[in-house]
Amino acid sequence: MARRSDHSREEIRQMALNAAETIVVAEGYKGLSARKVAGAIDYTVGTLYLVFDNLDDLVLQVNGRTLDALYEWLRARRAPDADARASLLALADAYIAYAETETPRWNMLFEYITDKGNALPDWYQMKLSKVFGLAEVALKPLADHRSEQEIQQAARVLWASVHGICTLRIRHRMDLAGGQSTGEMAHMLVDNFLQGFEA
Amino acid sequence: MARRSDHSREEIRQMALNAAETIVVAEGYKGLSARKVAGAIDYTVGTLYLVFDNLDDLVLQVNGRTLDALYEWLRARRAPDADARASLLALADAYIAYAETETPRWNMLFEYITDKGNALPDWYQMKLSKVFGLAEVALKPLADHRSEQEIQQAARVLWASVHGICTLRIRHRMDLAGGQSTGEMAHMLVDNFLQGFEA
DNA sequence: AAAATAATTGAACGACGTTCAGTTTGTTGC
DNA sequence: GCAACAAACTGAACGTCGTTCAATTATTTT
Repeated sequence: MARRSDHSREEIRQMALNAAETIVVAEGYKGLSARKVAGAIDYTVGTLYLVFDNLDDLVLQVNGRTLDALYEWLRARRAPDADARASLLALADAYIAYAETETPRWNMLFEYITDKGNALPDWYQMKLSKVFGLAEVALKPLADHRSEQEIQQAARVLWASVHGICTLRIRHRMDLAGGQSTGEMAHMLVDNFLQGFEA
Repeated sequence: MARRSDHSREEIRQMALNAAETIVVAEGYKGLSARKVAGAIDYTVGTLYLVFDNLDDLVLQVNGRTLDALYEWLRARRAPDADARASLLALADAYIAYAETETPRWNMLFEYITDKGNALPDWYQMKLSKVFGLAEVALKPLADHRSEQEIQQAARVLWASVHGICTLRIRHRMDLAGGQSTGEMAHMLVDNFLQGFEA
């Protein structure tokens, strides 16, 4: 049954992305396959390749959605009216909570590795920047005497650091040091970093 | 030609690990396959499964070697006689240099993800602890008034943070904020954190 | 109604991880 | 020296994978 036109190209795209998300949540990154996605939306593999360049492209699109979801999750949980310290701690906690709640989706954000030297597309970088931006906004009140650039740098350093703690913990590369939870480690980081940054 | 006894089981194991490393360096994690490893050591796939449980097991063994190599790399480059700050900066720089020099091997350390909830084996955790230990030793002179546990926690937080910066940069998840290099970001982190930690 | 066009299929390709019946070799007991 | 046994090793087989593309079918256009 060719040209069913039951669904537009864009509809198929969205259906495929939904199906892919469901599969990743249920079976993890490795459980994802073109045939499974196609089957889940009642199309064949061939059709998938009309809509996506390849599986990596599909994964990248799912990741794009995940970044959007992450941004909304963080925005809903930040404490914009608190002081910088509390605000950044809220962000860190929210990030960790997202990673722990949506582990398969969050994992996929970093399991997808570009070929050596090939950067991610611009639209993807912008989504990333949007997430980083939340930390910049939170950090600003603490240091409005500093340059825009310094704040951006510090925000990214902080963000990457929280991410590092989070990723090593979730992937079992760092056992609980003295019973300290992931959140407590992140707090230790933010507290000490800010104390230095304020000085 | 069965039971060639040209090589002992352990020899085959080492040959396979060597071959796997070569393949990973040349073609990356995704380029690794059982057939390629077997071919490279002039055995067949079947033999590989006498020596390793499965490909994940082989990858884990390679990662174990990588952790050993990383430890030696860091040990050779640390500045044990410098003050804590300089010592930790040297470690951070060395870690970043390793990741940038041995990117495929280093990447594989984190691309291998255990099934949900399954921790890594004890021998692997010990190798990880050994690496973390370098940071603990470097940090100790700065805070010998603090408890052993506090130092361990702080060292791990610092390490994970440097790792986070490193991984986001190498995987293109964080563009150069205002032209700041990976090393400069790590320095910013260490400097500010230590200032807070000392206080 | 025929021709042109677009959408969709599904078989095909080579490669993958993993298994295991079968073959070959070394070792042991006579 | 020879049979019997055990260990080492093979390679074909299974099901799955990403990806391609000639063939088929449905819609539009003429």
